Amino acid sequence: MSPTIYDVARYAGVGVGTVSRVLNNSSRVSEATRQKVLDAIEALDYHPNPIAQRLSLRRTFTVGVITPFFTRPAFVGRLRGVEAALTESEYDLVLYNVETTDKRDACFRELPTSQRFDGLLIIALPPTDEDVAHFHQAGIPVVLIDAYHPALSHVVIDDVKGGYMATKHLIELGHTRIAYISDPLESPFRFTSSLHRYQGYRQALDEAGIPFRPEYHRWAEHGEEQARDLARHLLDLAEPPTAIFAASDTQAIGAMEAIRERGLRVPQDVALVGYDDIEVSHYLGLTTVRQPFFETGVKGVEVLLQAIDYPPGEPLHIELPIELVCRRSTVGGAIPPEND
Amino acid sequence: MSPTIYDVARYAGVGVGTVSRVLNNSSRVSEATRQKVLDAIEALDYHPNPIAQRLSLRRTFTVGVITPFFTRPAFVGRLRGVEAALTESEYDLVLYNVETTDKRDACFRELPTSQRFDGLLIIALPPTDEDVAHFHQAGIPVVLIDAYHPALSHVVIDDVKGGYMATKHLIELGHTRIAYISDPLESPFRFTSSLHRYQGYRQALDEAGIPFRPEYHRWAEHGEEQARDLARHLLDLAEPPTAIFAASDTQAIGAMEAIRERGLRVPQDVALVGYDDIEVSHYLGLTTVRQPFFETGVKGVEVLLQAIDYPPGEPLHIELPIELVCRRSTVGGAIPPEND
DNA sequence: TGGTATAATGGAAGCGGTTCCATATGGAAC
DNA sequence: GTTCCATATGGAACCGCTTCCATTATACCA
Repeated sequence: MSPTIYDVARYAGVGVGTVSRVLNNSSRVSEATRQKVLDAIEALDYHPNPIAQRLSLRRTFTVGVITPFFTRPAFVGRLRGVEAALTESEYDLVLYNVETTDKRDACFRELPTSQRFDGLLIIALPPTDEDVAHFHQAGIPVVLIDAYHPALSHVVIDDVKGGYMATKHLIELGHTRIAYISDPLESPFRFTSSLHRYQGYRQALDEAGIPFRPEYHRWAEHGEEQARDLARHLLDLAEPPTAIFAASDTQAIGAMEAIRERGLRVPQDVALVGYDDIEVSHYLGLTTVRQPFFETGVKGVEVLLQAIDYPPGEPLHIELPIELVCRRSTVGGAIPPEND
Repeated sequence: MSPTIYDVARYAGVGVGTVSRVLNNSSRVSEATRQKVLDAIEALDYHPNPIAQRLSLRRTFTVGVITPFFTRPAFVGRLRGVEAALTESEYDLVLYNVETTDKRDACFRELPTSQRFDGLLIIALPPTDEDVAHFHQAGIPVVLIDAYHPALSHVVIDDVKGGYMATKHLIELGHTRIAYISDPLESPFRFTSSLHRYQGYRQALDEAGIPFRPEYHRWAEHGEEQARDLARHLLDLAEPPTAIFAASDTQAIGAMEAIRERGLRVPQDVALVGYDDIEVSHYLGLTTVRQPFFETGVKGVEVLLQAIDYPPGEPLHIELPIELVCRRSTVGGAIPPEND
């Protein structure tokens, strides 16, 4: 059995209150007794029981993190920031990976009222009004990362702007036949990124007076392979696009494969822009819209921990900057197989 | 304030013991009172406080999971299995991502004695004897996934065999100039996979009477880009290899890039075998040694939960099967850019 | 009818902390 | 020498459960 605070108190010849005070280096304790207690702790190799602390303090010191498909770079990247920030704090991170809407709904329903968390962090999964009402009723702070709801604090990027930036970049390079490939604009998970980037894409086209061609927008389930197929269809069009904007780098890489298959060159024959700036993008020379995954996760934790200690009157809206990163897939030399 | 068991007891007109019995549907409770209690629970929207349960039961119902670089497919894949299995259980999963040896050492030192976990799951990070002594002293069950220590239960694959299988496959295809690219065989994280696969590689060469050429083994930090550089060096040799075995699919993909750059064909000019069978490998037509990431994670959880309830006398050694998956990078048609 | 085994139930004690309150101590002020 | 206050300290009560033990109610049998 591990020693308890009573063992320490007895060993040090003091009361448990005093030991507790030393542990929380609070209130005044005389230097002499403090040292006696510290010696006892050392001698007994005492570690306070966090469960008992949590019960007594009525705080769980635990944050629940709900993320979809955490194998995908965009999600695991944010999770990495969340983990790093939480490790710096005194909070534990309990992880939930959501790969079905059933599990998402179960998480949304059960976790807030489970009394296991001081706060909840939700990545990329927008809750319904009903969900949010449930969160509020449970009285638990919830922060969204890369998702939006008017009544919840959230840390986001401006995907409309990102789509706009990517498309505008292609337009400025002289392209007018610009395709967009993405996830379905509406999905059971209610992911919004593909839709918002689409809106930015449309906006940039409109602004440049380029008519939108429905056949230039293709979508499929997320994935490199699916994107490759989409790109193949685009290249098979009677009038194929000269540029493709993909809603994620993963999909851009799929498109790149399709372009290569055809023996076409990037960017000379088809220019390519992705989104996310995942690790391999730098190395593939992929022009992309960089979003700060890690920082988004860190910021989400900051907002949540702040909300736990000082509930904000109004939900916070935090937007992190994105950045167009120009690489070989739109400007400069060709990329493999033609590069040197 | 959330209602407590006392509120439920009062509302139902019974004692707290009875409510507790209903909650744990244990001991005999008359059908009538059970119903009264259930009604009260319903009416008050009562949820038992798990912290109080944990304190009373002196179990945390929490498992700590320590994984290195959880953005890498091999680790996140196992973590996914761990998460899925833990979700099925009544245990929470508290995550620690290790990207420095300092953090690893801090986790190994502090988590076992923190009294926060009923068990610890460690992915791919072999502990030292000293670490293990510390675990035992703390009296906490620890299960290793994809790592080995004689005194700890572990779930592994046979990497020596995997390296052997991959190499033998290339030998059977007639190759004799077979290179191996990998992480450094020794790393501060003490990862063993590159080393074991190397041993299998050497074994297969020996068995076939093919002399080992030191210049055919190159290593660098893990990563696609680093592997591409390694492969470039190999291809620059006076007598370049006709086949490359990479210690991971990520590295094989890097090698594939290097081969393409040179305008060489896979597999005609250079055959390629990877390891892991990550998601894109299927799609890239990469021959590889498949290891069951998800299942490994699930199994690790099973072993740990079992060990928590019934400490095994001897540590369990569990080995999951691996499988050579033959694809276009060694057999059959060429792969991009030459494929159709 | 009384005795006894059995089922159902209430409630105190305990899990291991924190914190409030009461008390002890020592010195300063008068 | 007494009073008073600040500081240090001990310990009970409490956080919200589980469980053991004692008690009561019920049923069965002789």
